[in-house]
Amino acid sequence: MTFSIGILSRRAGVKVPTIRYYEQVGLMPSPPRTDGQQRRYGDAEVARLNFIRHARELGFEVDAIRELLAMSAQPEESCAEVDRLARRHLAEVEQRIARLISLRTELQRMVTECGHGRVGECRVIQVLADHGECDHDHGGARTGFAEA
Amino acid sequence: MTFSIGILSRRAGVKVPTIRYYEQVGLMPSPPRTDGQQRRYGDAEVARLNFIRHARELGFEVDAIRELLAMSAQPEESCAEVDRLARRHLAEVEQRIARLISLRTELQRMVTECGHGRVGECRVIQVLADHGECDHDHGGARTGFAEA
DNA sequence: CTTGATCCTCTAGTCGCTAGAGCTTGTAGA
DNA sequence: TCTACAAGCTCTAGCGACTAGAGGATCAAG
Repeated sequence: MTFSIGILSRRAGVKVPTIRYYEQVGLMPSPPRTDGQQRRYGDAEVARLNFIRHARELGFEVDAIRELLAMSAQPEESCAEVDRLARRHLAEVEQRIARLISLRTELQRMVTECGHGRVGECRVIQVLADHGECDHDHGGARTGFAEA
Repeated sequence: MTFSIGILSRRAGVKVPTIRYYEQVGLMPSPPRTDGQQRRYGDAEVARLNFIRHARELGFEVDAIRELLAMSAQPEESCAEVDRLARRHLAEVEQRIARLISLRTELQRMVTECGHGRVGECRVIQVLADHGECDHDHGGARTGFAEA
């Protein structure tokens, strides 16, 4: 009926310390404890954790997931807010893609122009040292690098 | 002939605290100081900082930039290493692009399928709650989110 | 000589975890 | 029932690349 954090971890595919972290930041509830202070979970928590994992895999931030969870608990409400959140995230993803594609173009140019000689004549080094040659925008904004 | 960190900041387009951070992590040298402990720089530092900024804008990590700087100080060496670094970085960028494009596809599907009704029938929430419907890989690896 | 912009160091915060120390608890087998 | 020991617990610190702020010193112009 109830199970430990390790079992929950296996059922939802989320590491144990991550679950405790989610509890700390308010994504997961503080579950009941045994007399020895060990956490005990039920099936509802498996579902909730799966939801969180899916959202993280899609790149939603923790703050957004908190909102999504709150909204999904109100099934009678309009889903306009949910939609807005998802669209905003989609727009961010698209921006990152655009940024990365422009980086890729530049990197490709650099490596194809490299004559494989000495560092002194290396195109890669030259471009980095004297970026005036290609001063289109990509200066200052987000690069699109990251993680998860 | 020599100038302050603020001037260097403006000439290279890098914020003052960031320059101090670069010094701390060994990308920039510890420059000579005035009697009052203020840093004094010359033109060589402007060039070096520009190199660093360009490399960061292209998404190179600080460790990679350290190597690139060391190599660019050896103009007689072969640029094979430089080339290798740039190609590796390009490959990473391409991986991130691929990952983000698959996320985009999924997000697009979610938002276009949303009927704009109640949360209870919202496609976005359904997909997050029951990811079994689309269980192709994107589970566990890097998401491609980031920064800079 | 005064003003105030700029400089200094140091600490802590960002995000989403992850790693480790050092200790306690639960459970399965003998 | 006892004993291992896997798994749990809390707490702190670290990742990367900065950014923000406190609290005070210094420099250059007028």
